[in-house]
Amino acid sequence: MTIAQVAREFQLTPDTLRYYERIGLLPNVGRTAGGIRDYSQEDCNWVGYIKCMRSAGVSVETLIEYVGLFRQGKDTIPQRKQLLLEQREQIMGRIQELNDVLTRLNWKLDGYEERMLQYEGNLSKDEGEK
Amino acid sequence: MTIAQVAREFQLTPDTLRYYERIGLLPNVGRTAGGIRDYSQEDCNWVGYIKCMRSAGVSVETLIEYVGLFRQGKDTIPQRKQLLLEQREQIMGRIQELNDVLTRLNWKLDGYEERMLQYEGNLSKDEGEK
DNA sequence: CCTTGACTTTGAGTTGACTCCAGGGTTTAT
DNA sequence: ATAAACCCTGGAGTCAACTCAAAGTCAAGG
Repeated sequence: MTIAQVAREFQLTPDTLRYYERIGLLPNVGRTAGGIRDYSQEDCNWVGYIKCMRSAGVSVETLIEYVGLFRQGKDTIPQRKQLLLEQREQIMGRIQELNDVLTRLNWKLDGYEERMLQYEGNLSKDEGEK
Repeated sequence: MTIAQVAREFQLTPDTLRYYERIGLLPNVGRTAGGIRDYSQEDCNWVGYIKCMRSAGVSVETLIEYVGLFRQGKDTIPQRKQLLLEQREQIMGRIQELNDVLTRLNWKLDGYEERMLQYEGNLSKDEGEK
């Protein structure tokens, strides 16, 4: 797979993919004889994983740490699991936070609902009944 | 209320409060005779609102738009409501997204659970039975 | 063979949201 | 009345995460 194909598939830009590779987040991407990137299925899986975690706000730095552990082999399984558990905690906290904001927003919207009815009421007084 | 008190109450820094004022997100903060900021109750309510929305990822730009509409009076009620509805959509979408990631993460963690049991099994073979 | 368009690298630039600093004014406690 | 602690402004610096540019290379169609 070329860089453009991968970018299209995962809704990223080629620049972002090169950036990920440069900072060590997506290492060892293969090349053709001419030096052009050729993404394997495994590379694509990593891209999908990165994309997913990034979308949840996991930092690039944390992801680099994770792939680093992964590349050190199975001895790092406990650490990796620990990292994932921490990420899960963070994401759950984030969801909680968003739900709180949502509650407040709904409450505020109720207020607008009332004010709009009032406004429409005035409208009908000014224009409707005539 | 002084800037330091407001900052402490809302877990922000004085610099951030001054920044918000500078960019027009928190306008018309009163001053003492000596030129020192003196936050009113209403100012504080705005700070709370801003803090809340920022915590949900609503951009500073969007918030500026909202306060701008607010300051134009009640004619902008429909627009403001519209803005809030859009924000709510975004936040709900974000929660959905996070839940999806959470599902995937749990699935991945199950895999680690298995691998760790296996690993511990090997441990007991290597060391435990001796 | 030549053009066209996608690819390469390195390095610099951008964006959003702060965060810090220098140089100075104000308030408060001793 | 003077030091300590806080406040002011304007502008520069920082950080994460991209994003773009310049100058050159590679592959496919005519």
